[in-house]
Amino acid sequence: MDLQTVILGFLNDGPLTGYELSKRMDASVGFYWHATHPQIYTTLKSLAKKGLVDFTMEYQSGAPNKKIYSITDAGRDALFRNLQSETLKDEVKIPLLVAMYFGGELGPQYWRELLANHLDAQKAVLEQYRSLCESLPQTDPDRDLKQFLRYKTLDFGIGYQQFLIRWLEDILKEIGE
Amino acid sequence: MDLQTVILGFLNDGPLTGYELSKRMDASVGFYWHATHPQIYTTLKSLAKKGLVDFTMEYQSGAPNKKIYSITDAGRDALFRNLQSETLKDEVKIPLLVAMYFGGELGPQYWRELLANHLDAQKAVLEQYRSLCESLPQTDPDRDLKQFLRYKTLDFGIGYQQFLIRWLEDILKEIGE
DNA sequence: TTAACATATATAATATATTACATATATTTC
DNA sequence: GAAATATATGTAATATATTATATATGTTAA
Repeated sequence: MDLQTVILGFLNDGPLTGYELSKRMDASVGFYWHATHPQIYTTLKSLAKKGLVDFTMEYQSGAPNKKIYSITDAGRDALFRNLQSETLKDEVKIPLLVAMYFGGELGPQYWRELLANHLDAQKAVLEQYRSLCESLPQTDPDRDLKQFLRYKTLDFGIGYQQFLIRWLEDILKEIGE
Repeated sequence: MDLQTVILGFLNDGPLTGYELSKRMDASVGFYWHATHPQIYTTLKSLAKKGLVDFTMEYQSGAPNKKIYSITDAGRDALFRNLQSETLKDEVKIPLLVAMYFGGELGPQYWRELLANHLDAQKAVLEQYRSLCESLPQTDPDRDLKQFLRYKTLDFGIGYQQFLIRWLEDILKEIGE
Protein backbone atom coordinates (compact mmCIF):
# COMPACT_ATOMS: atom_id res chain seq x y z
CA MET A 1 0.00 0.00 0.00
CA ASP A 2 1.30 3.43 -0.82
CA LEU A 3 0.10 7.01 -1.08
CA GLN A 4 -0.42 6.59 -4.81
CA THR A 5 -3.01 3.89 -4.21
CA VAL A 6 -4.72 5.95 -1.50
CA ILE A 7 -5.02 8.94 -3.84
CA LEU A 8 -6.29 6.76 -6.69
CA GLY A 9 -8.87 5.40 -4.27
CA PHE A 10 -10.19 8.87 -3.48
CA LEU A 11 -10.25 9.91 -7.13
CA ASN A 12 -12.16 6.72 -7.96
CA ASP A 13 -15.09 8.32 -6.07
CA GLY A 14 -14.91 11.45 -8.25
CA PRO A 15 -12.66 14.34 -9.33
CA LEU A 16 -10.89 16.38 -6.65
CA THR A 17 -8.26 19.10 -6.32
CA GLY A 18 -5.12 18.51 -4.26
CA TYR A 19 -6.49 20.66 -1.51
CA GLU A 20 -9.84 18.87 -1.37
CA LEU A 21 -8.00 15.55 -1.38
CA SER A 22 -5.91 16.64 1.57
CA LYS A 23 -8.97 17.77 3.56
CA ARG A 24 -10.99 14.68 2.72
CA MET A 25 -8.12 12.47 3.73
CA ASP A 26 -7.76 14.17 7.11
CA ALA A 27 -11.47 13.67 7.73
CA SER A 28 -11.66 9.95 6.89
CA VAL A 29 -8.71 7.69 6.06
CA GLY A 30 -6.44 10.11 7.95
CA PHE A 31 -6.30 8.19 11.21
CA TYR A 32 -4.92 5.05 9.56
CA TRP A 33 -3.05 6.70 6.69
CA HIS A 34 -1.83 10.26 6.99
CA ALA A 35 -0.12 12.44 4.38
CA THR A 36 0.97 16.08 4.36
CA HIS A 37 0.00 18.38 1.51
CA PRO A 38 3.43 18.61 -0.17
CA GLN A 39 3.36 14.84 -0.34
CA ILE A 40 -0.06 14.86 -1.94
CA TYR A 41 0.86 17.50 -4.53
CA THR A 42 4.07 15.75 -5.55
CA THR A 43 2.34 12.36 -5.72
CA LEU A 44 -0.45 13.81 -7.90
CA LYS A 45 2.23 15.18 -10.20
CA SER A 46 3.94 11.81 -10.56
CA LEU A 47 0.58 10.02 -11.03
CA ALA A 48 -0.19 12.44 -13.88
CA LYS A 49 3.20 11.74 -15.46
CA LYS A 50 2.38 8.01 -15.39
CA GLY A 51 -1.03 8.64 -16.96
CA LEU A 52 -2.92 7.22 -13.96
CA VAL A 53 -4.68 10.55 -13.38
CA ASP A 54 -5.29 13.64 -15.50
CA PHE A 55 -6.47 17.14 -14.65
CA THR A 56 -8.36 20.12 -16.01
CA MET A 57 -7.54 23.70 -15.06
CA GLU A 58 -10.32 25.81 -13.62
CA TYR A 59 -9.24 29.39 -14.16
CA GLN A 60 -10.46 31.71 -11.46
CA SER A 61 -10.35 35.49 -11.59
CA GLY A 62 -8.94 36.77 -8.34
CA ALA A 63 -8.43 33.48 -6.52
CA PRO A 64 -5.64 31.04 -7.53
CA ASN A 65 -6.47 28.58 -10.28
CA LYS A 66 -7.62 25.07 -9.48
CA LYS A 67 -6.28 21.82 -10.90
CA ILE A 68 -9.10 19.30 -10.82
CA TYR A 69 -7.73 15.76 -10.93
CA SER A 70 -9.59 12.74 -12.29
CA ILE A 71 -8.65 9.06 -12.38
CA THR A 72 -8.01 7.51 -15.80
CA ASP A 73 -8.89 3.97 -16.92
CA ALA A 74 -5.24 3.01 -16.43
CA GLY A 75 -5.47 4.54 -12.96
CA ARG A 76 -8.53 2.45 -12.08
CA ASP A 77 -6.73 -0.70 -13.25
CA ALA A 78 -3.71 0.19 -11.14
CA LEU A 79 -5.93 0.92 -8.12
CA PHE A 80 -7.61 -2.48 -8.02
CA ARG A 81 -4.42 -4.31 -8.92
CA ASN A 82 -2.62 -2.59 -6.02
CA LEU A 83 -5.47 -3.12 -3.56
CA GLN A 84 -5.35 -6.86 -4.19
CA SER A 85 -1.58 -7.30 -4.13
CA GLU A 86 -1.05 -5.89 -0.67
CA THR A 87 0.97 -7.48 2.12
CA LEU A 88 -1.25 -5.71 4.70
CA LYS A 89 1.68 -5.31 7.08
CA ASP A 90 1.04 -2.41 9.42
CA GLU A 91 3.57 0.35 9.88
CA VAL A 92 2.96 1.69 13.31
CA LYS A 93 4.90 4.16 15.41
CA ILE A 94 3.53 4.91 18.85
CA PRO A 95 5.90 7.32 20.64
CA LEU A 96 4.01 7.02 23.96
CA LEU A 97 4.89 3.32 24.17
CA VAL A 98 8.53 3.98 23.31
CA ALA A 99 8.67 6.66 25.99
CA MET A 100 7.12 4.25 28.50
CA TYR A 101 9.57 1.51 27.56
CA PHE A 102 12.62 3.70 28.08
CA GLY A 103 11.42 6.42 30.45
CA GLY A 104 10.87 4.59 33.74
CA GLU A 105 13.57 6.76 35.33
CA LEU A 106 11.39 9.84 34.84
CA GLY A 107 9.45 8.87 37.96
CA PRO A 108 5.79 8.26 38.93
CA GLN A 109 4.80 11.93 39.14
CA TYR A 110 5.97 12.54 35.56
CA TRP A 111 3.99 9.55 34.31
CA ARG A 112 0.85 10.36 36.28
CA GLU A 113 0.71 13.81 34.67
CA LEU A 114 1.64 12.73 31.17
CA LEU A 115 -0.78 9.81 31.09
CA ALA A 116 -3.61 11.93 32.51
CA ASN A 117 -3.08 14.52 29.78
CA HIS A 118 -2.87 11.82 27.15
CA LEU A 119 -6.10 10.30 28.43
CA ASP A 120 -7.95 13.63 28.05
CA ALA A 121 -6.63 14.04 24.50
CA GLN A 122 -7.69 10.50 23.55
CA LYS A 123 -11.18 11.06 24.95
CA ALA A 124 -11.51 14.11 22.71
CA VAL A 125 -10.47 12.05 19.69
CA LEU A 126 -13.09 9.43 20.56
CA GLU A 127 -15.80 12.11 20.64
CA GLN A 128 -14.64 13.35 17.25
CA TYR A 129 -14.95 9.85 15.76
CA ARG A 130 -18.35 9.39 17.39
CA SER A 131 -19.76 12.56 15.84
CA LEU A 132 -18.34 11.49 12.46
CA CYS A 133 -20.06 8.16 12.97
CA GLU A 134 -23.48 9.75 13.43
CA SER A 135 -23.31 11.38 10.01
CA LEU A 136 -22.41 8.07 8.34
CA PRO A 137 -25.19 5.72 7.24
CA GLN A 138 -24.86 2.20 8.64
CA THR A 139 -25.95 -0.40 6.11
CA ASP A 140 -25.80 -4.17 6.05
CA PRO A 141 -23.17 -5.87 3.89
CA ASP A 142 -25.66 -7.48 1.47
CA ARG A 143 -27.28 -4.18 0.57
CA ASP A 144 -24.14 -2.04 0.18
CA LEU A 145 -20.84 -3.78 0.85
CA LYS A 146 -18.80 -0.65 0.04
CA GLN A 147 -20.64 1.51 2.55
CA PHE A 148 -20.59 -1.30 5.10
CA LEU A 149 -16.80 -1.67 4.86
CA ARG A 150 -16.28 2.10 5.10
CA TYR A 151 -18.46 2.19 8.18
CA LYS A 152 -16.37 -0.61 9.67
CA THR A 153 -13.12 1.35 9.27
CA LEU A 154 -14.63 4.12 11.39
CA ASP A 155 -15.92 1.50 13.80
CA PHE A 156 -12.31 0.32 14.09
CA GLY A 157 -11.23 3.83 15.05
CA ILE A 158 -13.89 4.06 17.74
CA GLY A 159 -13.09 0.61 19.11
CA TYR A 160 -9.38 1.40 19.16
CA GLN A 161 -9.91 4.66 21.05
CA GLN A 162 -12.13 2.87 23.58
CA PHE A 163 -9.46 0.23 24.12
CA LEU A 164 -6.74 2.90 24.47
CA ILE A 165 -8.79 4.87 26.99
CA ARG A 166 -9.49 1.80 29.13
CA TRP A 167 -5.81 0.84 29.01
CA LEU A 168 -4.74 4.35 30.11
CA GLU A 169 -7.34 4.43 32.89
CA ASP A 170 -6.11 1.06 34.21
CA ILE A 171 -2.54 2.28 34.40
CA LEU A 172 -3.54 5.53 36.10
CA LYS A 173 -5.48 3.52 38.71
CA GLU A 174 -2.41 1.38 39.36
CA ILE A 175 0.06 4.24 39.74
CA GLY A 176 -2.50 6.30 41.68
CA GLU A 177 -4.16 9.30 40.07
CA MET B 1 10.42 10.55 18.83
CA ASP B 2 12.92 9.23 16.34
CA LEU B 3 15.09 6.19 15.77
CA GLN B 4 18.04 7.95 17.42
CA THR B 5 16.14 8.16 20.70
CA VAL B 6 14.99 4.53 20.42
CA ILE B 7 18.59 3.36 19.91
CA LEU B 8 19.85 5.51 22.78
CA GLY B 9 17.12 3.94 24.92
CA PHE B 10 18.37 0.44 24.21
CA LEU B 11 22.01 1.35 24.76
CA ASN B 12 21.06 2.94 28.08
CA ASP B 13 20.40 -0.64 29.29
CA GLY B 14 23.89 -1.74 28.26
CA PRO B 15 26.30 -2.05 25.31
CA LEU B 16 25.08 -3.77 22.15
CA THR B 17 26.20 -4.42 18.57
CA GLY B 18 24.05 -3.24 15.66
CA TYR B 19 22.91 -6.76 15.04
CA GLU B 20 21.93 -7.38 18.66
CA LEU B 21 20.10 -4.03 18.66
CA SER B 22 18.15 -5.04 15.59
CA LYS B 23 17.16 -8.41 17.08
CA ARG B 24 16.27 -6.94 20.46
CA MET B 25 14.15 -4.29 18.81
CA ASP B 26 12.20 -6.84 16.79
CA ALA B 27 11.50 -8.80 19.96
CA SER B 28 10.24 -5.91 22.10
CA VAL B 29 9.65 -2.35 20.92
CA GLY B 30 9.29 -3.68 17.37
CA PHE B 31 5.50 -3.79 17.26
CA TYR B 32 5.20 -0.08 18.04
CA TRP B 33 8.44 1.13 16.46
CA HIS B 34 10.06 -0.85 13.68
CA ALA B 35 13.38 -0.25 11.92
CA THR B 36 15.32 -2.20 9.30
CA HIS B 37 18.96 -3.02 9.84
CA PRO B 38 20.45 -0.58 7.32
CA GLN B 39 18.57 2.14 9.16
CA ILE B 40 20.02 1.00 12.47
CA TYR B 41 23.60 0.85 11.18
CA THR B 42 23.45 4.29 9.58
CA THR B 43 21.82 5.81 12.66
CA LEU B 44 24.50 4.29 14.92
CA LYS B 45 27.12 5.84 12.67
CA SER B 46 25.56 9.28 12.90
CA LEU B 47 25.09 8.94 16.68
CA ALA B 48 28.81 8.14 16.96
CA LYS B 49 29.67 11.20 14.89
CA LYS B 50 27.64 13.35 17.29
CA GLY B 51 29.38 11.78 20.30
CA LEU B 52 26.13 10.36 21.73
CA VAL B 53 27.48 6.81 21.48
CA ASP B 54 30.94 5.27 21.13
CA PHE B 55 32.13 1.79 20.26
CA THR B 56 34.92 -0.72 20.83
CA MET B 57 35.99 -3.24 18.21
CA GLU B 58 35.97 -6.87 19.20
CA TYR B 59 38.32 -8.58 16.78
CA GLN B 60 37.32 -12.14 16.05
CA SER B 61 39.47 -14.71 14.31
CA GLY B 62 37.40 -16.39 11.66
CA ALA B 63 34.07 -14.66 12.27
CA PRO B 64 33.55 -11.00 11.24
CA ASN B 65 34.54 -8.36 13.77
CA LYS B 66 32.00 -6.82 16.13
CA LYS B 67 31.46 -3.17 16.89
CA ILE B 68 30.09 -2.93 20.41
CA TYR B 69 28.28 0.36 20.95
CA SER B 70 27.85 2.12 24.30
CA ILE B 71 25.93 5.24 25.25
CA THR B 72 27.98 8.27 26.37
CA ASP B 73 27.05 10.80 29.07
CA ALA B 74 26.02 13.22 26.33
CA GLY B 75 23.91 10.42 24.85
CA ARG B 76 22.14 9.84 28.16
CA ASP B 77 21.39 13.56 28.43
CA ALA B 78 20.01 13.58 24.90
CA LEU B 79 17.90 10.47 25.61
CA PHE B 80 16.04 11.91 28.59
CA ARG B 81 15.73 15.34 26.99
CA ASN B 82 14.17 13.76 23.89
CA LEU B 83 11.88 11.45 25.86
CA GLN B 84 10.41 14.43 27.68
CA SER B 85 10.04 16.75 24.70
CA GLU B 86 7.84 14.46 22.64
CA THR B 87 4.61 15.37 20.93
CA LEU B 88 3.46 11.73 21.26
CA LYS B 89 1.57 11.93 17.98
CA ASP B 90 1.17 8.45 16.52
CA GLU B 91 2.20 7.66 12.97
CA VAL B 92 0.02 4.81 11.91
CA LYS B 93 -0.43 3.12 8.56
CA ILE B 94 -2.90 0.26 8.42
CA PRO B 95 -3.16 -1.01 4.83
CA LEU B 96 -6.06 -3.34 5.66
CA LEU B 97 -8.26 -0.38 6.58
CA VAL B 98 -7.27 1.52 3.42
CA ALA B 99 -8.09 -1.54 1.33
CA MET B 100 -11.46 -1.85 3.08
CA TYR B 101 -12.22 1.83 2.55
CA PHE B 102 -11.53 1.69 -1.20
CA GLY B 103 -12.05 -1.97 -2.06
CA GLY B 104 -15.80 -2.52 -1.66
CA GLU B 105 -16.02 -3.34 -5.37
CA LEU B 106 -13.89 -6.45 -4.83
CA GLY B 107 -17.00 -8.26 -3.60
CA PRO B 108 -18.05 -10.24 -0.49
CA GLN B 109 -16.20 -13.45 -1.42
CA TYR B 110 -12.90 -11.59 -1.71
CA TRP B 111 -13.41 -9.96 1.68
CA ARG B 112 -14.53 -13.14 3.42
CA GLU B 113 -11.33 -14.88 2.38
CA LEU B 114 -8.99 -11.99 3.04
CA LEU B 115 -10.44 -11.20 6.46
CA ALA B 116 -10.42 -14.87 7.49
CA ASN B 117 -6.74 -15.14 6.56
CA HIS B 118 -5.98 -11.90 8.36
CA LEU B 119 -7.80 -13.18 11.45
CA ASP B 120 -5.64 -16.31 11.56
CA ALA B 121 -2.47 -14.25 11.22
CA GLN B 122 -3.55 -11.90 14.01
CA LYS B 123 -4.34 -14.83 16.32
CA ALA B 124 -0.80 -16.10 15.76
CA VAL B 125 0.60 -12.68 16.68
CA LEU B 126 -1.47 -12.68 19.88
CA GLU B 127 -0.03 -16.05 20.89
CA GLN B 128 3.46 -14.73 20.24
CA TYR B 129 2.84 -11.74 22.55
CA ARG B 130 1.32 -14.01 25.18
CA SER B 131 4.36 -16.28 25.29
CA LEU B 132 6.59 -13.19 25.51
CA CYS B 133 4.41 -12.02 28.39
CA GLU B 134 4.96 -15.20 30.40
CA SER B 135 8.72 -14.67 30.42
CA LEU B 136 8.35 -11.08 31.66
CA PRO B 137 8.05 -10.40 35.39
CA GLN B 138 4.97 -8.42 36.37
CA THR B 139 5.72 -5.99 39.20
CA ASP B 140 3.74 -3.24 40.86
CA PRO B 141 4.59 0.37 40.01
CA ASP B 142 5.84 1.28 43.52
CA ARG B 143 8.40 -1.52 43.58
CA ASP B 144 9.80 -1.14 40.07
CA LEU B 145 8.23 1.58 37.90
CA LYS B 146 10.53 0.85 34.95
CA GLN B 147 9.63 -2.83 34.80
CA PHE B 148 5.96 -2.01 35.37
CA LEU B 149 5.86 0.41 32.42
CA ARG B 150 7.67 -2.08 30.17
CA TYR B 151 5.19 -4.74 31.12
CA LYS B 152 2.37 -2.34 30.27
CA THR B 153 3.67 -1.77 26.73
CA LEU B 154 3.42 -5.52 26.12
CA ASP B 155 0.00 -5.50 27.78
CA PHE B 156 -0.96 -2.85 25.22
CA GLY B 157 0.08 -5.17 22.39
CA ILE B 158 -1.98 -8.02 23.81
CA GLY B 159 -5.02 -5.81 24.36
CA TYR B 160 -4.72 -4.38 20.87
CA GLN B 161 -4.55 -7.83 19.28
CA GLN B 162 -7.58 -8.96 21.28
CA PHE B 163 -9.53 -5.91 20.12
CA LEU B 164 -8.45 -6.48 16.49
CA ILE B 165 -9.45 -10.14 16.61
CA ARG B 166 -12.91 -9.36 18.06
CA TRP B 167 -13.40 -6.65 15.43
CA LEU B 168 -12.47 -9.03 12.59
CA GLU B 169 -14.70 -11.79 13.99
CA ASP B 170 -17.65 -9.39 14.17
CA ILE B 171 -17.25 -8.41 10.53
CA LEU B 172 -16.91 -12.04 9.42
CA LYS B 173 -20.13 -12.87 11.27
CA GLU B 174 -21.91 -10.03 9.50
CA ILE B 175 -20.73 -10.89 6.00
CA GLY B 176 -21.21 -14.60 6.67
CA GLU B 177 -18.21 -16.86 7.09
C1' DT C 1 28.53 -32.91 1.00
C1' DT C 2 25.94 -29.54 -0.52
C1' DA C 3 22.50 -26.31 0.29
C1' DA C 4 20.16 -23.45 3.19
C1' DC C 5 19.93 -20.56 6.96
C1' DA C 6 21.62 -17.69 10.70
C1' DT C 7 25.19 -14.53 12.29
C1' DA C 8 27.38 -10.13 11.37
C1' DT C 9 28.36 -5.60 9.09
C1' DA C 10 27.85 -2.58 5.89
C1' DT C 11 27.00 0.59 1.28
C1' DA C 12 24.29 2.32 -2.84
C1' DA C 13 20.37 3.52 -5.14
C1' DT C 14 16.01 4.74 -4.62
C1' DA C 15 11.71 6.08 -2.53
C1' DT C 16 9.17 8.48 0.75
C1' DA C 17 8.11 12.11 4.02
C1' DT C 18 8.79 16.41 6.78
C1' DT C 19 9.72 21.21 7.51
C1' DA C 20 10.44 25.49 5.81
C1' DC C 21 9.75 28.70 2.30
C1' DA C 22 6.90 31.17 -1.17
C1' DT C 23 2.79 33.32 -3.14
C1' DA C 24 -1.94 35.20 -3.41
C1' DT C 25 -6.83 36.12 -2.29
C1' DA C 26 -11.15 35.90 0.70
C1' DT C 27 -13.20 36.07 4.97
C1' DT C 28 -13.61 36.71 9.66
C1' DT C 29 -12.35 38.73 14.08
C1' DC C 30 -10.44 42.39 17.06
C1' DG D 1 -8.54 49.43 9.52
C1' DA D 2 -5.39 45.78 10.86
C1' DA D 3 -4.53 41.17 11.97
C1' DA D 4 -5.46 36.54 11.83
C1' DT D 5 -7.20 32.64 9.63
C1' DA D 6 -8.79 29.80 5.81
C1' DT D 7 -8.49 28.72 0.96
C1' DA D 8 -5.34 27.22 -2.59
C1' DT D 9 -1.02 25.62 -4.90
C1' DG D 10 3.23 24.66 -5.08
C1' DT D 11 8.95 24.19 -4.52
C1' DA D 12 13.41 23.37 -1.95
C1' DA D 13 16.09 21.46 1.37
C1' DT D 14 16.45 18.01 4.33
C1' DA D 15 15.52 13.80 6.78
C1' DT D 16 14.11 9.22 6.92
C1' DA D 17 13.32 4.57 5.24
C1' DT D 18 13.32 0.63 1.94
C1' DT D 19 15.24 -2.60 -1.24
C1' DA D 20 18.99 -4.45 -3.39
C1' DT D 21 23.69 -5.57 -3.28
C1' DA D 22 28.05 -7.09 -1.15
C1' DT D 23 30.95 -9.89 1.83
C1' DA D 24 32.27 -13.62 4.94
C1' DT D 25 31.82 -17.29 8.40
C1' DG D 26 29.32 -20.77 11.37
C1' DT D 27 25.67 -24.05 11.91
C1' DT D 28 22.09 -27.07 10.72
C1' DA D 29 19.42 -30.10 7.88
C1' DA D 30 18.57 -32.93 3.70
